[in-house]
Amino acid sequence: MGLRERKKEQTRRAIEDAAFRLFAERGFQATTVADIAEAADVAPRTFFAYFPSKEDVLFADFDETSEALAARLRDRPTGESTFDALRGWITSVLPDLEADEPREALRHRLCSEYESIAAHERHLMARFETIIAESVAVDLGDAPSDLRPRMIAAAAIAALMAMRPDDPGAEELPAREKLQRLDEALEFLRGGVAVLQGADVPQR
Amino acid sequence: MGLRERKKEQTRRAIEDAAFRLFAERGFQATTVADIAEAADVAPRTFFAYFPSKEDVLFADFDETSEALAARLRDRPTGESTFDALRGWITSVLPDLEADEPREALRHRLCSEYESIAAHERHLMARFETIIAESVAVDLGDAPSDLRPRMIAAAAIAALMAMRPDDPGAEELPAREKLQRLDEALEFLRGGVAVLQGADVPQR
DNA sequence: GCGCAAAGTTGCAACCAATGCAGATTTGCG
DNA sequence: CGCAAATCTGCATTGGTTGCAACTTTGCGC
Repeated sequence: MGLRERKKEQTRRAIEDAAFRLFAERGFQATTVADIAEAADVAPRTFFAYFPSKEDVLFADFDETSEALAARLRDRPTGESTFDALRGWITSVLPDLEADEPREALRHRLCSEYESIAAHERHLMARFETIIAESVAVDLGDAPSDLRPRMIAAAAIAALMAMRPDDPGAEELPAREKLQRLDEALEFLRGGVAVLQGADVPQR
Repeated sequence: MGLRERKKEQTRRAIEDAAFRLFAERGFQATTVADIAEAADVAPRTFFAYFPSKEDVLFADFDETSEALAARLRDRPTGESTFDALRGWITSVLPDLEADEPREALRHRLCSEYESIAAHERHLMARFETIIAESVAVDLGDAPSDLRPRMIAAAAIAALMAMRPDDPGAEELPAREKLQRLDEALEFLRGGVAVLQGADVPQR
């Protein structure tokens, strides 16, 4: 990786770190893009060369995360269901989440404080939902736009969001308990799917 | 209702109508709040006395709709499940949706054109989700923050969103077909619930 | 009707996010 | 070293959003 790319990564980090620090100190509204730029030692205009909006800096890692999830679901071994793959991916990603907990917590706090941030997060979650729905559709032999995969994906996302730290109902759960809750959730999904397949409900 | 309130309602309508007309004609970005205000014959500043943001004018009816849903679920006769009540509410609300179809379609089009609008809609849908989750929690004897009601509510919302006109997979469906799809969705939810209750999964 | 208080409207000024543009700077590479 | 491409920056502009203070209209008691 050349100097150019290293520097770029470095600048991105500087902006991200400055933003999270200032958001934590003063809140989201009270921090201007100019403040972030100054703290990161770049021109205000440069901020927008890295992040399309002030909100996006909070969710900078979503792109690669969703890409990773999509890859994991796409390349799963034959015979492994979407739910199995999902479980595998989540367990492999949990340590990262724990390591990044302060940011995770800040994100969550800001989501409950500012509607625009919560809306943004929901929007990004919708992309996850689509990815899962597509994979479930393959399992079930449905079209991705059919009802079944979309409902199942929506429920899976709800389970995912419930696993975040600070979630009501999961405040102080250690990782072990979280996994147990995840397994409950997947059991629910498998049950729903079984019922639907047994019932032979016409689709489309 | 006094003159004051009548005038206020009239102004709100004028702003709303002007906004929808201009959005349809020129698109969302290309329409400024000043344009809307001028078309509605009020001062630009007045727009914000009625709607907190330019996006909110698109979803002005969500507040009363969600209140209506909450009331319907809260006041359902004993013995009627959340799913039954939900079905009743949707069938009672479908005619209004059909009548309002141009606006519904425009909303949907703008949601796919502008991320900020899609995010906003998702955020509002989250409120619906909470309402449904609370009602389901009562049915199941769970806490509203438990996993089961939230997953079920999320799936229900996904089904709801799939019933909108212009949705991929439901483009040209007449009302009769829509109801059939709704019943499929509810069947899925009942199936999932049955499995979970039979399995006696420990919650919390 | 009169007049007062509350509610609603308006214009003004200001802040800030976001974008286009053009010039300066830096880097990669021959 | 020197050129082309990629980055960074300052500047100007647009437009959403808000606080404030003045002004107008309405509801209501007398």
